[in-house]
Amino acid sequence: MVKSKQFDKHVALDEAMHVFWEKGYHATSIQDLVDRLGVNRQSLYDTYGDKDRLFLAALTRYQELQHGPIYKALARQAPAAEVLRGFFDQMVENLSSGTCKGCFMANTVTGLASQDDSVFEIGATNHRQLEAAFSGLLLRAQQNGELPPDRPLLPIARFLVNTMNGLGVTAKATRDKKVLKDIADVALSALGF
Amino acid sequence: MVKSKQFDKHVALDEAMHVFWEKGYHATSIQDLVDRLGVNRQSLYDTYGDKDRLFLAALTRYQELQHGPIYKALARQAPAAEVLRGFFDQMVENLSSGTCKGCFMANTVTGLASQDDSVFEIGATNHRQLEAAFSGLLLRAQQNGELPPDRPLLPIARFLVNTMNGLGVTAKATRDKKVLKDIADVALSALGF
DNA sequence: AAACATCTTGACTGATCGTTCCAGACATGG
DNA sequence: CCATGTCTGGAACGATCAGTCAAGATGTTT
Repeated sequence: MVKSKQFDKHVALDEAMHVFWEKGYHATSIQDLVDRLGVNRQSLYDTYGDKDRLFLAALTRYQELQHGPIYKALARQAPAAEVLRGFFDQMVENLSSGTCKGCFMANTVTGLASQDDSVFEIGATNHRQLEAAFSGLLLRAQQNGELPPDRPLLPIARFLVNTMNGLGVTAKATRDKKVLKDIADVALSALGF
Repeated sequence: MVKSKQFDKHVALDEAMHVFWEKGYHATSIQDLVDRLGVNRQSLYDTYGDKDRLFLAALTRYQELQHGPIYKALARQAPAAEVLRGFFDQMVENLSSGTCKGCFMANTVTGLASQDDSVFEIGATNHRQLEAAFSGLLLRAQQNGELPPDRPLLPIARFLVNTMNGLGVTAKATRDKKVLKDIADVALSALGF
């Protein structure tokens, strides 16, 4: 081996993710990425391929980065009400802090899913994973007697994913954190949590 | 007056709205609009100004087109449960039919609200209008004894708007109408409707 | 020090972008 | 028929786009 890479490709991918997250696919130019990543134009192409591949890598990276903490938060051994409250509090906090970039996945799916099959697939997979994570939590709650034993769980899980999706949109149409808190509170209270 | 316009500027604006709706602002070129509207390039500029102004006009038009039917549907003199069920059924139907364009407002807000103040304002106004429409319905329900008299209504209205927003995203990440129906059903059932 | 593979630099391609200009076609009012 | 103003088609503008190419700089290995 001679002359190793002068930049960390994982760090640079994380930065690319943030650029795409802020501006979206079409509004982000290669030059934007060169400037923000501090990585040479040619090195970008050498390392990640073309713009499409880099974008999909960034979106996949986002999905991976989110999945861990989400899964972990929802797998906590605690009453479901407490787990869900903590989870949505955290999400509201994230969406309200700093310049609101919203949810990269929601931003991307709304803009590109109907025109790009790869994006649709990533979005669909993400949806299924979230569904599964919530379903797991709900099943434990049901086994602990926190939910009626005959209550179908999948629709509730879907509803919770949808509430997350909604928050990503709502956060972009208001700067009032109280709005987001109200939403999370009503969603959970109505379910009995 | 000599030689009146050869195209109806309102009809053309509606068509422009659909193009922007499908592809989004950045992915829509002036040439796309010229092709789809059948309106001459120069006439486009003469009639609507530049791309930004045309886009904002299209988004505003969408908001106007939506507002009437939504307000009307929510103002129906019928039990709130029935009104809300009908309303969300209709929305699920719209989101599932044909190539899913989702909600133009949600698509736009997620993509552009943090970078364009005009878009943010339109999105914020839309949010407030929906909040108000739901609040009106809930107030009538409360007066009719369908809701406890001490129950705060604004958070519920916000929750319902958020559920709408979420459906716009979720519809883009799945092709299974059942998912959307589950969500609407849980949202309303949990509220007691 | 020489050989080697990678990184960096900057110029370059062809395509497309939004926008403007212009000249001719056209329809109406006198 | 002629004048008036609008619509139309196409060419052209400068800017920017994604992506490529070749040459030189750099650091590691032998």
